[in-house]
Amino acid sequence: MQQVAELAGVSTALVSLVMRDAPNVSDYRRQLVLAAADELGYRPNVLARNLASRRTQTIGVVLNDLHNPFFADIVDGLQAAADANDYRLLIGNGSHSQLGEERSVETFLQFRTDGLVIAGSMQTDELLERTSRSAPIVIVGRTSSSEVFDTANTDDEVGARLVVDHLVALGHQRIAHIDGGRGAGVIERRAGYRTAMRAHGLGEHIHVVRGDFSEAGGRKAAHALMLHDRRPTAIFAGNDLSAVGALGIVESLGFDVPGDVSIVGYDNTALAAMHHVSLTTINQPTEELGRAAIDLLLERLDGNRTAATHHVAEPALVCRSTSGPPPAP
Amino acid sequence: MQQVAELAGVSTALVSLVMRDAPNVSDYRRQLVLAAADELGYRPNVLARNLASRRTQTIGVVLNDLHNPFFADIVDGLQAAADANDYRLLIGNGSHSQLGEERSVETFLQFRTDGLVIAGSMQTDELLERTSRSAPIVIVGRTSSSEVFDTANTDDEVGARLVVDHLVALGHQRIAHIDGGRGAGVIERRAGYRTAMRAHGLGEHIHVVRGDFSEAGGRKAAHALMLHDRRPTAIFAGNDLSAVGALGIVESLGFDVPGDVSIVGYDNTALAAMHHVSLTTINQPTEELGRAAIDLLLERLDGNRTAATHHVAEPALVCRSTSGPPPAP
DNA sequence: AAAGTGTATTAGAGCGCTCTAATAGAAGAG
DNA sequence: CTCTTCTATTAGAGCGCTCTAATACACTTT
Repeated sequence: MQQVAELAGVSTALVSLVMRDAPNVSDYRRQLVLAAADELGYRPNVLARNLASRRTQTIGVVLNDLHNPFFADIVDGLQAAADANDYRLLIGNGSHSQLGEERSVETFLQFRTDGLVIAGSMQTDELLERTSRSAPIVIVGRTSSSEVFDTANTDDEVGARLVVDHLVALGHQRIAHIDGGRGAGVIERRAGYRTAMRAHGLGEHIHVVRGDFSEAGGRKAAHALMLHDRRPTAIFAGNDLSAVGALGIVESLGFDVPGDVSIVGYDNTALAAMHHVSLTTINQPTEELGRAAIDLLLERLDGNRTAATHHVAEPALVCRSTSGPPPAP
Repeated sequence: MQQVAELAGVSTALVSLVMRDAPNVSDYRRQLVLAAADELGYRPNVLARNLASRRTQTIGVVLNDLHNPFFADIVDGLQAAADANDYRLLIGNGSHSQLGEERSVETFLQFRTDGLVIAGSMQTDELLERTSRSAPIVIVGRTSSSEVFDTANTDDEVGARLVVDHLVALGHQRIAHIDGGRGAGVIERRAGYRTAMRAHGLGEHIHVVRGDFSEAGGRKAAHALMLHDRRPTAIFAGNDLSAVGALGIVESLGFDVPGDVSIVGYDNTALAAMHHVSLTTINQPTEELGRAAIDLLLERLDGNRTAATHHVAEPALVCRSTSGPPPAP
């Protein structure tokens, strides 16, 4: 920076102003500085800048699982909103585990990103509240009634109810649910499933098996379900990834979908839309969620709000070809 | 840091040593410092640390397309190798575009990550060589004969040849290729396809249509191919994503796969392995590539090497159910 | 002409660490 | 008992920026 200042014949402070696009710099000097910077191949050191200004203009995004296309969709929404507000995004890999998530969060905190978006968090509210003492955070895809941090998610209970209603309307009674283990949104989806089943007088048919929001998990759970003595006529998988896993094993066991079994997913990812898969699923408005998350963060960063806000979006059923009437008895 | 030093009754330098796990610190003082740090909730500021030490212990990873599961696989390999060497990973989103990639790279350079891994780069060698003047970079999934930066990739020409050999062995002659536009590895795969076609005396049947390594691109290209007057009996898509897109449109046009048309992809992602898809494809050893990329970077960082090295892995055919003999004439 | 207003520029004190060189103290060698 | 040689600790000078306060200068306004 000093070299640039010397070459341009100005002070380092002026170079700083030019590099930051500050107002009140004469055009003449600005050109001088830019020319000098170009000649020397000078690039501002963000570390130093951030250290001095105590801001990074960067938002850290922790993704639970890079293999789940749902999170790629979320990033699209976040990226658009961040671009529009002149923030940059850095992504951390949660590695589908709590430890991986913690490590990513810690990295971002140490790098002093201005805020944090955690998509599909597996942490407890308590831990997240602790984190939010260090930097504003927004949790995406997971409900919370925390009065400390913000959230942006769809109403998963409603989403689960939509699935059950749809299957019941088709005539199903034995509807099983593969949950997402310790994943985000699991509790609400499961609760929604249970409530809806009871509301339809199907309490005795409630059947939940454990999954983990992965394809392998869905495969394993569906395998168990299909070998069960009272095999279900419909399976509601906790997300598309596990639904696809379930779909695979169910068909290779010789069953027809939806002839013998209907399968419904959740998230409406590209996976579900694939011609070969054509999965009935629940749509989450990922772009809205991404935009909401960034907005919530910016409100905090601009000091416009301190009370926790919970943005809740509406889920919607997307009917494709993996659901149909149950087989005749 | 000063507060911690005061509370522990030592100098800030000692606090620094403890926080870095430096040797030659007495156990007694170490405990004092750690206790004080804990009590004050002190967390070292990585920005300041990096500014002072001129190292970040962080590697930036730029991914061409978060929606392509191939890159999630690559990250798995990178993450494992980084963990093993006490480096952390930060991911940038290339947004499937050259501009997005450039922006991500710029962010990492400004953050002064120790090195950069660019997976699926869309830049020219010249630009990359320029980048590598600022920090060591490794390009994954794209060949280069650059004498400046390192690469880790599979031999795509061989991979493409494996595909053509396989299809020819099944009896196909009219084998078309959907390429990846400006994506990584496109040139080699296309060249491999051409060379292999000619080697089998099928030069007149060479037919390349443009894709972009996306599902939508594959769909569009395959649609054009199937409406062509001399419709191919086999399609070699540049990657799994476009193969899946091709698969979808081909079947919805009423053709049977592989009865009427065989389709082969590239990358052997989870997508291809899905029961419903069961795509014949070429495997890339992603874990090997990730590990190689990190190793190459570390050699540079440790100053053990300055000459460019190109790690080339072997591709392998994975035969599934989308390829079979051509229809009888 | 004096005072006031606004714009353009700069000096210099941090930001929170690391790292070199210096120093103190303990242990061993002669 | 002095001289080395370690090990443990510390003072203080940066790292490359930003930001506050001060200054210089050109216009207005009274």
